[in-house]
Amino acid sequence: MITISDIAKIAGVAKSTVSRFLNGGSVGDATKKKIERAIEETGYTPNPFAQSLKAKKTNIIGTIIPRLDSYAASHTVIGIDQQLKENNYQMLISNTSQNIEREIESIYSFSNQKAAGIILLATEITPAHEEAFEAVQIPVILIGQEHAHMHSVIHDDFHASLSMGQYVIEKGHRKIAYLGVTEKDIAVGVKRKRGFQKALEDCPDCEARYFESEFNIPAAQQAAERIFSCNFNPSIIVCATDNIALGVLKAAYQKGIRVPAELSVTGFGGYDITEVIHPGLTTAKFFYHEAGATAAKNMLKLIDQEEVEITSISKYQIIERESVDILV
Amino acid sequence: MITISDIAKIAGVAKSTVSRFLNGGSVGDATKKKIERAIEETGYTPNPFAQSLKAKKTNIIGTIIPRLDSYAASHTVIGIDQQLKENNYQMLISNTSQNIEREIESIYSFSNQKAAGIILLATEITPAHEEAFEAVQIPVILIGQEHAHMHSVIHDDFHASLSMGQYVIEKGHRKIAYLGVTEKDIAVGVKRKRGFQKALEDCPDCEARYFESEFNIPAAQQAAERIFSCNFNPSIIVCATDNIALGVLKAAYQKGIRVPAELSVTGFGGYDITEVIHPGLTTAKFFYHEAGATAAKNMLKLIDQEEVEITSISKYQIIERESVDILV
DNA sequence: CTGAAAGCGCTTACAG
DNA sequence: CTGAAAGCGCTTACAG
Repeated sequence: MITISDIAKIAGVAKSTVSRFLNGGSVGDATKKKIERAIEETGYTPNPFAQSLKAKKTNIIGTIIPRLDSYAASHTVIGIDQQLKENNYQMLISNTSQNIEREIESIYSFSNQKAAGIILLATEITPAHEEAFEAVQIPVILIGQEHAHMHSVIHDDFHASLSMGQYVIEKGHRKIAYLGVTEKDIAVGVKRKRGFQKALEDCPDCEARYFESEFNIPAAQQAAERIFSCNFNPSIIVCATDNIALGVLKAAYQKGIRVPAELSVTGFGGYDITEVIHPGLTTAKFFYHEAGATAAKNMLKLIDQEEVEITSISKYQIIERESVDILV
Repeated sequence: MITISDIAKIAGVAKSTVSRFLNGGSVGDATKKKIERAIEETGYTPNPFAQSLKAKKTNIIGTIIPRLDSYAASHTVIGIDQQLKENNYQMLISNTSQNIEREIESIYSFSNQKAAGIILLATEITPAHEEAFEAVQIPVILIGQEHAHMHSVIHDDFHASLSMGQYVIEKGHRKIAYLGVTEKDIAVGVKRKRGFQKALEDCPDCEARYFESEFNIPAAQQAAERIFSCNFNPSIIVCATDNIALGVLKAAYQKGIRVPAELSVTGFGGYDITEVIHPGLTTAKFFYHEAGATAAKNMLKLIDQEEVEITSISKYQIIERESVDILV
């Protein structure tokens, strides 16, 4: 194990000079050469623990995610990671397995590890979250959920859903089932529903019914079966996520309902798989990678005490595929 | 910021006593009480940098992954993470974006951060890898690829593929296309092919042809088109991964080839999506989560200087769904 | 069982 | 531009 003292000795200078060299301070040309040689020779690399202990700060950004095995989460994380890497920051992941308590713990734990900031892929912000963020006093960015006092990067759930609603109406659908999720989730549960409802306002002869599912595919299948058997007979099911749409598609196949001839389906997300399946799923694509990168950029600004808008809105794109029948 | 000295002062004891208390050393009952109270009062938690600086070791396990947006990778990582967490170790992820050089860098970087061990989700082990692992001198576990001198956890590629071959033959298929990947990838490219070939040995009237694809879906689509247009007309395409199978399915749909009536398809992996699509994909399921957990367990043993078998083999399971036609 | 002291590898004023 | 010294928060022999 070779330390800064070794380098100092080899180069024939003081430790403080080596440290200054390492941290970009002013060092004479001759000494610079000597130090460079010594470092080269030995392959020296500073001990990050000693650095952090003194400097009382790190280049670590803690990222808290509810789950790792989701398209949205993994692509967001990749976006964060890339951006951070480019700026010589390091991302540390805490996977909480959708356990809110673990989320809170992770906030304190990152703070304890002297993380320079925390990025939270948010589902629900509870008072305990607010309290924790208040307590740790380090920059925080939320992804996916808006908040009155905290910085966030969100997807444009409302407008994406408004556009999707308009698209569906434009294609001639009038009996529409909306399959959403709990309103505890503001972004997915509330805003997507509101956007859809807004679109309906301009369609007096539309008839819509609202149903609720969990996020996972089996739950969505069951929800679809409830819709099938409630004698509403919609021409389309607008689903609040791609996964829910996948569950609906599966339920339809199992019941022998042809998509889109007998039933149309749409999703939200733009997961890769929606393009691969048959029929391709019409969906509102969000840009997870980009949103992650934006969050990372904003975080670095926050760390540098720069101004950052409280809410950054990421864009969306309606992707037309084959799962929506054209009735007009 | 409250330190061990503060606790010592408040409790009226020496720092070393507090340290001993913290590390489970022998401390008198009365002092124990006082220290506990002081810690409680202040919410003290030790500075991990100072700890690591002194102790010269950490509870960090570095995990190097080629990509994060893959079913296999994310589930393996989740398995590692859970197991590590249970044992008070922390997982640090390095996502290399399939860049071999970054893999090598990550090895050195983890070593520099004093990681207690490194787990590598391996695709190809180059001499540079071997050199790096030699140099850093910390426990290493490979996942997914076997190695003569390094510890690894692998999937049972050979037997899974043998079983899959036998299954396909048993269902009456005789003209079989095998769509594999580069032999640089020993596990996927070589072993799965060998297992399949082994199964064929017991089928004298079988006719097999071998094709090659990349891992991604568009490449698999193109490969499928090559197979379609080479007038071999197999009754089945055995694909080396689920993703490749997905690409083949997509190509078949686009050409109007019905699955499984006109063409059967199988995969390897057991990704969740293979169950959701229609027809469901017959595949050899691997247990990524479990393999990750096994790797983590083995790593902890290695750290504790316990014996660990050089190669741990994870199991597999053939999952029958609808994508294989029964010809007998 | 407990404490004083040294030291881990670095950085940061402070002099010169 | 350069160096000596103090100190970051902890742990670890060593005495007692």
